[in-house]
Amino acid sequence: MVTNPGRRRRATIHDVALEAGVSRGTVSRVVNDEPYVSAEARIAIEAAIEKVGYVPNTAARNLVMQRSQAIGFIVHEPHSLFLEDPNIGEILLGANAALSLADFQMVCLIIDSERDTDRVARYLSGGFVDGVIVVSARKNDPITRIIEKLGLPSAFVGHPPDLRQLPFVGIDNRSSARAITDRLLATGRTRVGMIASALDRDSGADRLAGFTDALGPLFDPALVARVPFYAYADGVKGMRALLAAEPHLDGVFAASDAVAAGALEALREAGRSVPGDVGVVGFDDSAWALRCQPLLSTVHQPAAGLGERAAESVLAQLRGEEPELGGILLTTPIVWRDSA
Amino acid sequence: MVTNPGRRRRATIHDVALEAGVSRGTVSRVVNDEPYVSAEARIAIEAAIEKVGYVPNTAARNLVMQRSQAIGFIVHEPHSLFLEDPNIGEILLGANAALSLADFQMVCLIIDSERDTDRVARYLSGGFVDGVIVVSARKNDPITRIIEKLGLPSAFVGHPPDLRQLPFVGIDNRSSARAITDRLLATGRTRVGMIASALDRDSGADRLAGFTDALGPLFDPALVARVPFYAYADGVKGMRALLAAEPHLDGVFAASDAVAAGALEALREAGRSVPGDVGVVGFDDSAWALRCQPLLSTVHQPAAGLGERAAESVLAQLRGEEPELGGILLTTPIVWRDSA
DNA sequence: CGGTGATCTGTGAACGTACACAGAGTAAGT
DNA sequence: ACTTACTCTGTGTACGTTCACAGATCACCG
Repeated sequence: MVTNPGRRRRATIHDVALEAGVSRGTVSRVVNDEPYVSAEARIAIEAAIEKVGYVPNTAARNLVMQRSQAIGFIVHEPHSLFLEDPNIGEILLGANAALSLADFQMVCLIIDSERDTDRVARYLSGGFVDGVIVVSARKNDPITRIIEKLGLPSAFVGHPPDLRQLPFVGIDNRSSARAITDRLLATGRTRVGMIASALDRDSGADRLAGFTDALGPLFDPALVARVPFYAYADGVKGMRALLAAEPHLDGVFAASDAVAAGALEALREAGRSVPGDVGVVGFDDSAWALRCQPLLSTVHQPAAGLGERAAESVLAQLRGEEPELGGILLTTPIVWRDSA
Repeated sequence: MVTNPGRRRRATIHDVALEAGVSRGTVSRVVNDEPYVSAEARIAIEAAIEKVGYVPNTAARNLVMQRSQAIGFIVHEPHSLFLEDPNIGEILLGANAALSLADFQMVCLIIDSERDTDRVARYLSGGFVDGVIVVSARKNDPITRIIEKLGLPSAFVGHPPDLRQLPFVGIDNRSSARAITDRLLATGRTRVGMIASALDRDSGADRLAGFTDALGPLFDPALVARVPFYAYADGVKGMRALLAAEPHLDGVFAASDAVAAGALEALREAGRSVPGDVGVVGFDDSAWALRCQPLLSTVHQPAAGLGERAAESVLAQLRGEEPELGGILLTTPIVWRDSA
């Protein structure tokens, strides 16, 4: 094997000590920002670090510190993942940003099959990560059980899994729905309806509750169309039902952007102009919002923020802090565009 | 600090040796599948491993082996990333799958600013990764230079960066464009145009070249609308221009699915039916394709495959194999749906 | 029967770091 | 002058693994 000039030996703490004329211990103290180092020694060491190009060896540090300096990022079902929920990519990015700021490494763990579940379970038990961020956990998830058993610092993003008391971060669907409905009402609309989706899930039910809150005494149950899913087709159907129930409707809150897109289609079909005749607002600020004609006013899901906060929560637990009970709810800015 | 029962000390190679009544060395040989160990000892050790729940300590192994067992996954510009190019998520997933199969860990490195560039450069020089996969490298990218200087095993996915001779994996835009255009012509269309995007990039220029190839003598420069980006809005504009230039157009090849979606909007606006009056095909097979009405016929980008192959290329280089010159081009199946 | 090779095993280094401890020096209070 | 406290520094050890080396045992052959 020829000596590769580009791959010369990395500088160690020893080289720095030699260069600065001090001992390993003192260098270690400077590197880890500990007290009890003379100003003189400190600057000499910092110069030496710069000169020899010293970067601490993670493996050696992890070995002696008994931790991995890594956080697992667990997601389920890669296939439907980026279609169903384009937010996951942003959650990942947000978490990664917070983690690398704290000098932690993110490790993506994808669960796609039974075999993957076992692999990840072993991985977690093996101490390869100091904590985990879990996205879209299922009910009765074996991974959740393992995390609980190991007492691994963790944060769940999205809907809290099962009933267990584990830290999670999400958004306040109810106040967000209330806020955008308020905003819609402020444009002078008087007959406002809602296309309510997924009422069997927290998110769906809460969005309807927020809508009800905002309307107060004006709330009319006849102006709520109930549809099963957050999808485009549901929006078309819901909007048709709403128009049939109340032809003079002048505002609609759709439970998601996809639903709103469907609603726009139905409105166009019925010859209504948007936002002239009817104001439409959605929820998610997904790619749909920008695809609609006119551009959709909606509630922004702070996906990157969710990842960031989840990471921070795990980091805080690692520092020994108690996780916040009941989870963390993020605020959701309203994005006002052209559809209302 | 109270002793946490869930966090008991991990079993080491020593515990296994004790349990099996042999020495560390022999256990190490079994774990690493090396020869020169008696069948008797092997089964005793395997039983002991199972019993004490031994998992090798990566940090210790990495320390002595002088490598990190990690591969960097470098991407630029997170913001526009998941909007402009939904494939990146799948590339990531594909690479991760191949890497974890080989027991390598993927480390996501996001470059979003000048500061990030420095951080990543330091990270690479620090020996934290044994190789890198780079997505969407820019021209004259400082990261590319550092990778070259360090002689770090690497694979670029997508467009080959600059002129340098570095291993890359991508798709053959030209033949793919040619293939789908051929297919469109085979449906009996006689006046076929193209909305050509991003002609300053290889991908854009190659797709136009492929279109020209397919048309041969039928090619009419007047039937090419040139737009700056691969986006929806560009599709709307391009289609309007095309219709103005040739009202009797009966086929369109859009340079991306987003552009095709925009084109569909403009066609609907002009009262043309799809695929009745005009056949439309796109490129990418992204989420857009399934959102369109009618469902879009398009060229499938094997995104996961790109990530997988890039990972395999890096792994092969780590094994000492020479990287393939000129890069690897993946085949791109055509997905025939309803829009043509 | 001695030599040679193959097979198997145990042991003593490393790898690069953090941490505990000991010790030296200084300053202030008794 | 003697404690006491505080600041600063160097050294030895441990973390869990791999690797090189040295033995041990055995079979085979001249």
